[in-house]
Amino acid sequence: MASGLEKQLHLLEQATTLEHLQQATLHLRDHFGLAHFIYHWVNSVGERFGAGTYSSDWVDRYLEKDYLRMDPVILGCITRFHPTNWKDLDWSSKAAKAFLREAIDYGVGNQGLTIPVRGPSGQFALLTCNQTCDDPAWEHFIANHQQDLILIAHQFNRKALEFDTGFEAQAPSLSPRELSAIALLAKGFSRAQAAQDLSISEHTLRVYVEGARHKLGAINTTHAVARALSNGLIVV
Amino acid sequence: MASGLEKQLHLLEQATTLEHLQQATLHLRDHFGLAHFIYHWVNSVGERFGAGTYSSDWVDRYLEKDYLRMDPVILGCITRFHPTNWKDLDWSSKAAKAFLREAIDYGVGNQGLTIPVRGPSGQFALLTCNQTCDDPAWEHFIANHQQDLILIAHQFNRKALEFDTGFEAQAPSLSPRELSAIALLAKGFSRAQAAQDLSISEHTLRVYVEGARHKLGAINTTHAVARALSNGLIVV
DNA sequence: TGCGGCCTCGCTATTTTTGGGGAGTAAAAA
DNA sequence: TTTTTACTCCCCAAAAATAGCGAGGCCGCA
Repeated sequence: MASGLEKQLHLLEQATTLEHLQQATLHLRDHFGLAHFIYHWVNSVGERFGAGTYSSDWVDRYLEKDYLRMDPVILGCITRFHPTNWKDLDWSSKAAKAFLREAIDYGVGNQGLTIPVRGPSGQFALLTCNQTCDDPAWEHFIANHQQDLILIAHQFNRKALEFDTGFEAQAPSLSPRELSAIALLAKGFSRAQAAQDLSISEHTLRVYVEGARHKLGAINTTHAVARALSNGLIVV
Repeated sequence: MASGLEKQLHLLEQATTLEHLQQATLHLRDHFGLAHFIYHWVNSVGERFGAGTYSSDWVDRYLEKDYLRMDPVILGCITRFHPTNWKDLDWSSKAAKAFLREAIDYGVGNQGLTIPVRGPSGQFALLTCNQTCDDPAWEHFIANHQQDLILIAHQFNRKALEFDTGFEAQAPSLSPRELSAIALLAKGFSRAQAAQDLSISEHTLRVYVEGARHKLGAINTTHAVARALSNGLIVV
Protein backbone atom coordinates (compact mmCIF):
# COMPACT_ATOMS: atom_id res chain seq x y z
CA MET A 1 0.00 0.00 0.00
CA ALA A 2 2.61 2.49 1.07
CA SER A 3 4.69 2.07 -2.08
CA GLY A 4 1.59 2.48 -4.25
CA LEU A 5 0.72 5.70 -2.46
CA GLU A 6 4.26 6.99 -2.87
CA LYS A 7 4.03 6.33 -6.59
CA GLN A 8 0.75 8.20 -6.90
CA LEU A 9 2.07 11.16 -4.90
CA HIS A 10 5.19 11.19 -7.04
CA LEU A 11 3.13 11.27 -10.23
CA LEU A 12 1.18 14.21 -8.87
CA GLU A 13 4.39 15.94 -7.87
CA GLN A 14 5.53 15.76 -11.49
CA ALA A 15 2.35 17.30 -12.89
CA THR A 16 2.88 20.51 -14.82
CA THR A 17 -0.43 20.92 -16.62
CA LEU A 18 -4.12 20.58 -15.90
CA GLU A 19 -4.18 17.53 -18.17
CA HIS A 20 -1.74 15.85 -15.85
CA LEU A 21 -4.14 16.40 -12.97
CA GLN A 22 -6.89 14.93 -15.10
CA GLN A 23 -4.77 11.85 -15.81
CA ALA A 24 -3.90 11.60 -12.14
CA THR A 25 -7.59 11.20 -11.27
CA LEU A 26 -7.76 8.25 -13.68
CA HIS A 27 -4.71 6.62 -12.14
CA LEU A 28 -6.04 7.18 -8.65
CA ARG A 29 -9.45 5.75 -9.51
CA ASP A 30 -7.77 2.60 -10.75
CA HIS A 31 -5.29 2.52 -7.90
CA PHE A 32 -8.06 2.55 -5.32
CA GLY A 33 -10.48 0.53 -7.41
CA LEU A 34 -13.15 3.24 -7.25
CA ALA A 35 -16.04 4.24 -9.47
CA HIS A 36 -14.95 7.87 -9.67
CA PHE A 37 -12.29 10.25 -8.48
CA ILE A 38 -12.73 14.05 -8.74
CA TYR A 39 -10.76 17.09 -7.75
CA HIS A 40 -12.64 20.36 -7.99
CA TRP A 41 -11.43 23.76 -6.89
CA VAL A 42 -12.02 27.48 -6.83
CA ASN A 43 -8.97 29.69 -7.24
CA SER A 44 -8.16 33.01 -5.62
CA VAL A 45 -10.20 35.00 -8.13
CA GLY A 46 -13.26 32.77 -7.92
CA GLU A 47 -12.75 30.76 -11.10
CA ARG A 48 -13.74 27.11 -10.93
CA PHE A 49 -11.84 24.14 -12.27
CA GLY A 50 -12.38 20.44 -12.25
CA ALA A 51 -10.43 17.30 -12.95
CA GLY A 52 -12.11 13.96 -12.65
CA THR A 53 -13.43 10.78 -14.09
CA TYR A 54 -17.10 11.70 -14.46
CA SER A 55 -18.64 11.24 -17.88
CA SER A 56 -18.97 14.44 -19.88
CA ASP A 57 -22.73 13.76 -19.96
CA TRP A 58 -22.92 14.11 -16.21
CA VAL A 59 -20.65 17.14 -16.13
CA ASP A 60 -22.74 18.87 -18.80
CA ARG A 61 -25.95 18.00 -17.00
CA TYR A 62 -24.50 19.23 -13.72
CA LEU A 63 -23.46 22.56 -15.21
CA GLU A 64 -26.62 22.98 -17.22
CA LYS A 65 -28.85 22.57 -14.17
CA ASP A 66 -26.53 24.71 -12.05
CA TYR A 67 -26.32 21.93 -9.46
CA LEU A 68 -23.30 23.70 -8.04
CA ARG A 69 -25.72 25.84 -6.05
CA MET A 70 -27.60 23.01 -4.39
CA ASP A 71 -25.24 20.02 -4.41
CA PRO A 72 -25.33 18.81 -0.77
CA VAL A 73 -21.72 17.66 -1.08
CA ILE A 74 -20.53 21.19 -1.83
CA LEU A 75 -22.89 22.95 0.56
CA GLY A 76 -21.99 20.54 3.33
CA CYS A 77 -18.24 20.56 2.84
CA ILE A 78 -17.95 24.35 2.67
CA THR A 79 -18.60 24.43 6.40
CA ARG A 80 -16.51 21.38 7.28
CA PHE A 81 -12.89 20.62 7.76
CA HIS A 82 -12.78 16.88 8.11
CA PRO A 83 -13.14 14.32 5.32
CA THR A 84 -16.85 13.75 5.03
CA ASN A 85 -18.72 10.56 4.25
CA TRP A 86 -21.65 11.43 2.00
CA LYS A 87 -23.84 9.56 4.48
CA ASP A 88 -23.23 12.35 6.98
CA LEU A 89 -24.47 15.10 4.69
CA ASP A 90 -27.93 16.59 4.64
CA TRP A 91 -29.98 14.83 1.95
CA SER A 92 -33.31 15.70 3.51
CA SER A 93 -34.57 18.19 0.95
CA LYS A 94 -36.60 16.98 -1.97
CA ALA A 95 -34.17 18.56 -4.43
CA ALA A 96 -31.22 16.75 -2.84
CA LYS A 97 -32.93 13.36 -3.11
CA ALA A 98 -33.73 13.94 -6.77
CA PHE A 99 -30.19 15.11 -7.40
CA LEU A 100 -28.72 11.95 -5.87
CA ARG A 101 -31.06 9.69 -7.85
CA GLU A 102 -30.07 11.41 -11.05
CA ALA A 103 -26.38 11.28 -10.19
CA ILE A 104 -26.56 7.53 -9.63
CA ASP A 105 -28.30 7.17 -13.00
CA TYR A 106 -25.27 8.86 -14.54
CA GLY A 107 -22.87 6.37 -12.97
CA VAL A 108 -21.94 8.23 -9.80
CA GLY A 109 -21.47 5.87 -6.85
CA ASN A 110 -24.06 5.73 -4.10
CA GLN A 111 -21.28 6.00 -1.52
CA GLY A 112 -18.83 8.87 -1.44
CA LEU A 113 -16.12 10.58 0.55
CA THR A 114 -15.22 14.24 0.07
CA ILE A 115 -12.23 16.05 1.55
CA PRO A 116 -12.28 19.85 1.75
CA VAL A 117 -9.01 21.75 1.40
CA ARG A 118 -8.40 25.47 1.83
CA GLY A 119 -5.62 27.65 0.49
CA PRO A 120 -4.19 30.92 1.79
CA SER A 121 -6.22 33.30 -0.37
CA GLY A 122 -9.68 31.83 -0.23
CA GLN A 123 -8.88 28.99 -2.58
CA PHE A 124 -11.26 26.17 -1.79
CA ALA A 125 -11.05 22.66 -3.14
CA LEU A 126 -12.86 19.37 -2.82
CA LEU A 127 -11.32 15.97 -3.41
CA THR A 128 -14.07 13.46 -3.93
CA CYS A 129 -14.09 9.74 -4.50
CA ASN A 130 -17.14 7.56 -4.79
CA GLN A 131 -18.13 3.96 -5.24
CA THR A 132 -21.15 1.73 -5.56
CA CYS A 133 -21.28 -0.55 -2.54
CA ASP A 134 -23.01 -1.05 0.81
CA ASP A 135 -22.38 0.94 3.96
CA PRO A 136 -20.02 -1.47 5.79
CA ALA A 137 -17.81 -1.90 2.72
CA TRP A 138 -17.56 1.85 2.31
CA GLU A 139 -16.75 2.45 5.95
CA HIS A 140 -14.08 -0.18 5.65
CA PHE A 141 -12.64 1.60 2.63
CA ILE A 142 -12.62 4.91 4.48
CA ALA A 143 -10.93 3.44 7.52
CA ASN A 144 -8.20 1.98 5.32
CA HIS A 145 -7.58 4.87 2.96
CA GLN A 146 -8.66 8.11 4.55
CA GLN A 147 -5.14 9.12 5.51
CA ASP A 148 -3.79 8.42 2.06
CA LEU A 149 -6.59 10.48 0.59
CA ILE A 150 -5.81 13.40 2.85
CA LEU A 151 -2.24 13.40 1.60
CA ILE A 152 -3.42 13.15 -1.98
CA ALA A 153 -5.81 16.04 -1.46
CA HIS A 154 -2.93 18.03 -0.04
CA GLN A 155 -0.78 17.27 -3.05
CA PHE A 156 -3.57 18.08 -5.50
CA ASN A 157 -4.10 21.41 -3.86
CA ARG A 158 -0.43 22.19 -3.92
CA LYS A 159 -0.51 21.76 -7.67
CA ALA A 160 -3.70 23.78 -8.04
CA LEU A 161 -2.03 26.66 -6.19
CA GLU A 162 0.95 26.44 -8.55
CA PHE A 163 -1.44 26.86 -11.46
CA ASP A 164 -3.19 29.75 -9.77
CA THR A 165 -1.37 32.51 -11.60
CA GLY A 166 -1.66 35.93 -10.08
CA PHE A 167 -1.45 34.33 -6.67
CA GLU A 168 2.33 34.67 -6.69
CA ALA A 169 2.27 38.45 -7.08
CA GLN A 170 4.86 40.08 -4.89
CA ALA A 171 3.58 41.91 -1.88
CA PRO A 172 4.95 45.45 -1.48
CA SER A 173 7.00 46.10 1.62
CA LEU A 174 5.57 48.61 4.05
CA SER A 175 7.62 50.47 6.61
CA PRO A 176 7.13 49.48 10.29
CA ARG A 177 5.07 52.56 10.99
CA GLU A 178 2.94 51.99 7.93
CA LEU A 179 2.33 48.42 9.01
CA SER A 180 1.37 49.51 12.52
CA ALA A 181 -0.96 52.14 11.15
CA ILE A 182 -2.72 49.75 8.80
CA ALA A 183 -2.90 47.07 11.48
CA LEU A 184 -4.60 49.46 13.89
CA LEU A 185 -7.10 50.57 11.27
CA ALA A 186 -7.83 46.91 10.54
CA LYS A 187 -8.72 46.53 14.22
CA GLY A 188 -11.36 49.18 13.74
CA PHE A 189 -9.49 52.13 15.25
CA SER A 190 -10.29 55.53 13.83
CA ARG A 191 -7.37 57.62 12.63
CA ALA A 192 -7.47 59.65 15.82
CA GLN A 193 -7.44 56.52 17.99
CA ALA A 194 -4.67 54.91 15.99
CA ALA A 195 -2.61 58.08 16.21
CA GLN A 196 -3.07 58.19 19.95
CA ASP A 197 -2.14 54.51 20.20
CA LEU A 198 1.12 55.19 18.36
CA SER A 199 1.65 58.45 20.25
CA ILE A 200 1.84 60.55 17.10
CA SER A 201 -0.32 63.26 15.63
CA GLU A 202 -3.25 62.33 13.49
CA HIS A 203 -1.60 64.11 10.59
CA THR A 204 1.46 61.93 10.82
CA LEU A 205 -0.62 58.84 10.97
CA ARG A 206 -2.38 59.99 7.87
CA VAL A 207 0.93 60.18 6.05
CA TYR A 208 1.60 56.53 6.87
CA VAL A 209 -1.80 55.43 5.75
CA GLU A 210 -1.46 57.34 2.50
CA GLY A 211 1.98 55.85 1.98
CA ALA A 212 0.66 52.36 2.59
CA ARG A 213 -2.27 53.04 0.28
CA HIS A 214 0.00 54.03 -2.58
CA LYS A 215 2.41 51.15 -2.05
CA LEU A 216 -0.46 48.69 -1.99
CA GLY A 217 -2.06 50.23 -5.03
CA ALA A 218 -5.21 50.72 -3.01
CA ILE A 219 -7.72 53.42 -3.70
CA ASN A 220 -8.88 53.95 -0.15
CA THR A 221 -8.13 52.86 3.40
CA THR A 222 -10.52 49.94 3.41
CA HIS A 223 -8.98 48.66 0.22
CA ALA A 224 -5.51 49.03 1.67
CA VAL A 225 -6.46 47.06 4.76
CA ALA A 226 -8.01 44.34 2.62
CA ARG A 227 -4.88 44.08 0.53
CA ALA A 228 -2.54 44.10 3.49
CA LEU A 229 -4.58 41.30 5.03
CA SER A 230 -4.75 39.12 1.97
CA ASN A 231 -1.07 39.66 1.32
CA GLY A 232 -0.36 38.51 4.86
CA LEU A 233 1.37 41.78 5.72
CA ILE A 234 -0.69 42.19 8.85
CA VAL A 235 -2.62 39.92 11.18
CA VAL A 236 -5.87 40.79 12.87
CA MET B 1 7.33 4.10 11.79
CA ALA B 2 3.77 3.52 10.66
CA SER B 3 2.67 1.93 13.91
CA GLY B 4 4.24 4.76 15.90
CA LEU B 5 2.34 7.29 13.82
CA GLU B 6 -0.89 5.37 14.25
CA LYS B 7 -0.39 5.43 17.99
CA GLN B 8 0.20 9.18 18.03
CA LEU B 9 -2.84 9.83 15.86
CA HIS B 10 -4.92 7.60 18.09
CA LEU B 11 -3.82 9.51 21.19
CA LEU B 12 -4.82 12.74 19.51
CA GLU B 13 -8.14 11.24 18.50
CA GLN B 14 -8.87 10.53 22.16
CA ALA B 15 -8.12 14.06 23.31
CA THR B 16 -11.02 15.80 24.99
CA THR B 17 -9.33 18.77 26.63
CA LEU B 18 -6.74 21.37 25.81
CA GLU B 19 -4.41 19.70 28.32
CA HIS B 20 -4.56 16.57 26.22
CA LEU B 21 -3.35 18.55 23.24
CA GLN B 22 -0.58 19.94 25.38
CA GLN B 23 0.45 16.42 26.40
CA ALA B 24 0.26 15.30 22.79
CA THR B 25 2.91 17.85 21.85
CA LEU B 26 5.22 16.34 24.47
CA HIS B 27 4.64 12.83 23.17
CA LEU B 28 5.18 13.93 19.61
CA ARG B 29 8.37 15.78 20.46
CA ASP B 30 9.75 12.59 22.01
CA HIS B 31 8.37 10.40 19.27
CA PHE B 32 10.19 12.37 16.58
CA GLY B 33 13.21 13.17 18.74
CA LEU B 34 12.77 16.92 18.30
CA ALA B 35 13.71 19.95 20.33
CA HIS B 36 10.19 21.39 20.29
CA PHE B 37 6.73 20.70 18.98
CA ILE B 38 4.04 23.41 18.91
CA TYR B 39 0.48 23.73 17.74
CA HIS B 40 -0.86 27.26 17.65
CA TRP B 41 -4.23 28.36 16.31
CA VAL B 42 -6.70 31.16 15.92
CA ASN B 43 -10.34 30.23 16.28
CA SER B 44 -13.33 31.60 14.43
CA VAL B 45 -13.69 34.61 16.71
CA GLY B 46 -10.03 35.55 16.58
CA GLU B 47 -8.95 34.12 19.93
CA ARG B 48 -5.50 32.58 19.99
CA PHE B 49 -4.46 29.35 21.61
CA GLY B 50 -1.27 27.44 21.87
CA ALA B 51 -0.11 24.01 22.92
CA GLY B 52 3.55 23.20 22.83
CA THR B 53 6.79 22.38 24.49
CA TYR B 54 8.33 25.84 24.66
CA SER B 55 9.50 27.03 28.06
CA SER B 56 7.12 29.43 29.74
CA ASP B 57 9.98 31.94 29.76
CA TRP B 58 10.00 32.03 26.00
CA VAL B 59 6.22 32.13 25.73
CA ASP B 60 6.06 35.04 28.19
CA ARG B 61 8.81 36.86 26.36
CA TYR B 62 7.09 36.25 23.04
CA LEU B 63 3.79 37.62 24.26
CA GLU B 64 5.35 40.50 26.14
CA LYS B 65 7.19 41.74 23.05
CA ASP B 66 4.16 41.11 20.82
CA TYR B 67 6.32 39.03 18.49
CA LEU B 68 3.12 37.66 17.00
CA ARG B 69 3.03 40.68 14.73
CA MET B 70 6.51 40.27 13.29
CA ASP B 71 7.36 36.58 13.67
CA PRO B 72 8.55 35.60 10.16
CA VAL B 73 7.17 32.10 10.68
CA ILE B 74 3.65 33.41 11.15
CA LEU B 75 3.80 36.14 8.53
CA GLY B 76 5.34 33.74 6.04
CA CYS B 77 2.97 30.86 6.60
CA ILE B 78 -0.16 33.00 6.37
CA THR B 79 0.41 33.26 2.65
CA ARG B 80 1.46 29.64 2.14
CA PHE B 81 -0.22 26.33 1.88
CA HIS B 82 2.62 23.87 1.87
CA PRO B 83 4.71 22.81 4.86
CA THR B 84 7.46 25.37 5.07
CA ASN B 85 11.06 24.92 6.06
CA TRP B 86 12.12 27.91 8.13
CA LYS B 87 15.07 28.26 5.78
CA ASP B 88 12.64 29.33 3.06
CA LEU B 89 11.16 32.19 5.06
CA ASP B 90 12.19 35.81 4.89
CA TRP B 91 14.70 36.53 7.67
CA SER B 92 16.22 39.54 5.94
CA SER B 93 14.94 42.26 8.23
CA LYS B 94 17.00 43.30 11.20
CA ALA B 95 14.11 42.62 13.56
CA ALA B 96 13.75 39.09 12.21
CA LYS B 97 17.43 38.33 12.72
CA ALA B 98 17.31 39.60 16.28
CA PHE B 99 14.15 37.61 16.92
CA LEU B 100 15.77 34.40 15.69
CA ARG B 101 18.89 34.98 17.79
CA GLU B 102 16.79 35.53 20.86
CA ALA B 103 14.62 32.49 20.13
CA ILE B 104 17.69 30.25 19.88
CA ASP B 105 18.91 31.64 23.22
CA TYR B 106 15.63 30.46 24.71
CA GLY B 107 16.16 26.93 23.41
CA VAL B 108 14.25 27.09 20.13
CA GLY B 109 15.94 25.02 17.43
CA ASN B 110 17.77 26.73 14.60
CA GLN B 111 15.94 24.52 12.09
CA GLY B 112 12.17 24.38 11.85
CA LEU B 113 9.25 23.18 9.83
CA THR B 114 5.82 24.79 10.02
CA ILE B 115 2.62 23.47 8.51
CA PRO B 116 -0.29 25.88 7.97
CA VAL B 117 -3.84 24.57 8.28
CA ARG B 118 -7.07 26.39 7.55
CA GLY B 119 -10.57 25.74 8.80
CA PRO B 120 -13.94 26.58 7.27
CA SER B 121 -14.53 29.89 9.07
CA GLY B 122 -11.18 31.56 8.94
CA GLN B 123 -9.65 29.36 11.60
CA PHE B 124 -5.95 29.35 11.00
CA ALA B 125 -3.45 27.07 12.64
CA LEU B 126 0.24 26.38 12.56
CA LEU B 127 1.88 23.11 13.49
CA THR B 128 5.54 23.73 14.11
CA CYS B 129 8.42 21.47 15.00
CA ASN B 130 12.00 22.52 15.39
CA GLN B 131 15.40 21.09 16.09
CA THR B 132 19.02 22.07 16.48
CA CYS B 133 20.99 20.53 13.64
CA ASP B 134 22.62 21.31 10.30
CA ASP B 135 20.79 21.79 7.02
CA PRO B 136 21.27 18.31 5.47
CA ALA B 137 20.12 16.56 8.63
CA TRP B 138 17.02 18.74 8.75
CA GLU B 139 16.18 18.18 5.11
CA HIS B 140 16.55 14.49 5.70
CA PHE B 141 14.14 14.71 8.61
CA ILE B 142 11.63 16.62 6.51
CA ALA B 143 11.83 14.14 3.65
CA ASN B 144 11.17 11.29 6.05
CA HIS B 145 8.44 12.79 8.19
CA GLN B 146 6.65 15.54 6.29
CA GLN B 147 3.69 13.34 5.38
CA ASP B 148 3.26 12.12 8.93
CA LEU B 149 3.35 15.70 10.12
CA ILE B 150 0.68 16.74 7.63
CA LEU B 151 -1.62 14.06 9.03
CA ILE B 152 -0.82 15.11 12.57
CA ALA B 153 -1.54 18.75 11.72
CA HIS B 154 -4.83 17.63 10.25
CA GLN B 155 -5.73 15.73 13.38
CA PHE B 156 -4.69 18.59 15.67
CA ASN B 157 -6.87 20.94 13.72
CA ARG B 158 -9.79 18.59 13.87
CA LYS B 159 -9.55 18.70 17.63
CA ALA B 160 -9.12 22.45 17.70
CA LEU B 161 -12.32 22.83 15.70
CA GLU B 162 -14.13 20.58 18.17
CA PHE B 163 -13.00 22.89 20.96
CA ASP B 164 -14.04 25.96 18.99
CA THR B 165 -17.34 26.19 20.80
CA GLY B 166 -18.50 29.42 19.25
CA PHE B 167 -17.78 27.96 15.84
CA GLU B 168 -21.38 27.11 15.04
CA ALA B 169 -23.00 30.03 16.80
CA GLN B 170 -20.44 32.76 16.23
CA ALA B 171 -19.91 32.07 12.57
CA PRO B 172 -21.72 35.21 11.45
CA SER B 173 -23.82 34.44 8.41
CA LEU B 174 -24.20 37.42 6.16
CA SER B 175 -26.97 37.63 3.63
CA PRO B 176 -25.96 37.47 -0.04
CA ARG B 177 -26.44 41.20 -0.44
CA GLU B 178 -24.44 41.93 2.68
CA LEU B 179 -21.64 39.75 1.40
CA SER B 180 -21.68 41.46 -1.98
CA ALA B 181 -21.64 44.86 -0.34
CA ILE B 182 -18.71 44.05 1.92
CA ALA B 183 -16.84 42.37 -0.92
CA LEU B 184 -17.18 45.45 -3.11
CA LEU B 185 -16.01 47.75 -0.34
CA ALA B 186 -13.04 45.42 0.19
CA LYS B 187 -12.21 45.96 -3.47
CA GLY B 188 -11.95 49.66 -2.77
CA PHE B 189 -15.32 50.75 -4.14
CA SER B 190 -16.94 53.73 -2.50
CA ARG B 191 -20.50 53.27 -1.33
CA ALA B 192 -21.78 55.10 -4.37
CA GLN B 193 -19.79 52.87 -6.72
CA ALA B 194 -20.77 49.71 -4.91
CA ALA B 195 -24.42 50.74 -5.00
CA GLN B 196 -24.21 51.40 -8.71
CA ASP B 197 -22.49 48.05 -9.21
CA LEU B 198 -25.34 46.28 -7.43
CA SER B 199 -27.95 48.49 -9.12
CA ILE B 200 -29.41 49.68 -5.85
CA SER B 201 -29.54 53.02 -4.11
CA GLU B 202 -26.68 54.13 -1.96
CA HIS B 203 -29.03 54.18 1.00
CA THR B 204 -29.90 50.55 0.53
CA LEU B 205 -26.30 49.61 0.21
CA ARG B 206 -25.66 51.35 3.47
CA VAL B 207 -28.26 49.20 5.16
CA TYR B 208 -26.36 46.10 4.07
CA VAL B 209 -23.05 47.43 5.24
CA GLU B 210 -24.51 48.40 8.59
CA GLY B 211 -26.13 45.00 8.90
CA ALA B 212 -22.86 43.28 8.10
CA ARG B 213 -21.05 45.52 10.57
CA HIS B 214 -23.37 44.57 13.38
CA LYS B 215 -23.32 40.87 12.57
CA LEU B 216 -19.54 40.92 12.48
CA GLY B 217 -19.30 42.92 15.67
CA ALA B 218 -17.22 45.49 13.84
CA ILE B 219 -17.03 49.11 14.83
CA ASN B 220 -16.59 50.54 11.36
CA THR B 221 -16.54 49.50 7.73
CA THR B 222 -12.81 48.90 7.59
CA HIS B 223 -13.07 46.67 10.64
CA ALA B 224 -15.96 44.78 9.11
CA VAL B 225 -14.01 44.16 5.93
CA ALA B 226 -11.02 42.98 7.95
CA ARG B 227 -13.20 40.57 9.90
CA ALA B 228 -15.01 39.27 6.86
CA LEU B 229 -11.66 38.64 5.26
CA SER B 230 -10.08 36.87 8.19
CA ASN B 231 -13.22 34.82 8.69
CA GLY B 232 -13.00 33.74 5.11
CA LEU B 233 -16.45 35.14 4.31
CA ILE B 234 -15.14 37.09 1.37
CA VAL B 235 -12.09 36.96 -0.86
CA VAL B 236 -10.32 39.88 -2.47
C1' DT C 1 28.17 64.91 0.56
C1' DG C 2 24.06 64.32 -1.54
C1' DC C 3 20.04 61.42 -2.40
C1' DG C 4 16.25 58.95 -0.93
C1' DG C 5 13.42 56.80 2.43
C1' DC C 6 11.43 57.23 6.86
C1' DC C 7 9.44 59.75 10.75
C1' DT C 8 7.32 63.87 12.55
C1' DC C 9 4.09 68.02 12.47
C1' DG C 10 0.94 71.79 10.49
C1' DC C 11 -3.02 74.11 7.53
C1' DT C 12 -7.58 74.38 4.52
C1' DA C 13 -11.24 72.58 2.04
C1' DT C 14 -14.18 69.05 0.05
C1' DT C 15 -16.11 64.59 -0.13
C1' DT C 16 -17.56 60.45 2.16
C1' DT C 17 -19.03 57.82 5.80
C1' DT C 18 -21.54 57.13 9.96
C1' DG C 19 -25.51 56.87 13.25
C1' DG C 20 -30.00 57.91 14.31
C1' DG C 21 -34.73 57.81 12.68
C1' DG C 22 -38.96 55.40 9.57
C1' DA C 23 -41.53 52.27 5.92
C1' DG C 24 -42.98 49.24 2.38
C1' DT C 25 -42.79 44.64 -0.52
C1' DA C 26 -41.72 39.86 -1.43
C1' DA C 27 -40.06 35.52 -0.30
C1' DA C 28 -38.99 31.99 2.96
C1' DA C 29 -39.52 29.68 7.26
C1' DA C 30 -42.24 28.26 11.29
C1' DT D 1 -51.36 31.26 8.21
C1' DT D 2 -48.45 34.01 10.70
C1' DT D 3 -43.90 35.40 11.43
C1' DT D 4 -39.48 36.20 10.19
C1' DT D 5 -36.00 37.38 7.05
C1' DA D 6 -34.20 39.70 3.18
C1' DC D 7 -34.48 43.53 0.13
C1' DT D 8 -35.60 48.09 -1.17
C1' DC D 9 -36.01 53.27 -0.44
C1' DC D 10 -35.77 57.99 2.08
C1' DC D 11 -34.11 62.26 5.38
C1' DC D 12 -30.80 64.68 8.42
C1' DA D 13 -26.77 66.17 11.16
C1' DA D 14 -22.33 64.98 12.90
C1' DA D 15 -18.05 62.62 12.43
C1' DA D 16 -14.43 60.94 9.67
C1' DA D 17 -11.66 60.42 5.71
C1' DT D 18 -9.57 62.39 1.57
C1' DA D 19 -6.70 65.62 -1.22
C1' DG D 20 -3.78 69.19 -1.75
C1' DC D 21 -0.31 72.42 0.02
C1' DG D 22 3.63 73.11 3.22
C1' DA D 23 7.83 72.14 6.79
C1' DG D 24 12.07 69.92 9.34
C1' DG D 25 15.18 66.12 11.33
C1' DC D 26 17.17 61.41 11.17
C1' DC D 27 19.31 57.50 9.07
C1' DG D 28 21.66 54.65 5.65
C1' DC D 29 23.69 54.16 1.26
C1' DA D 30 26.53 55.46 -2.67
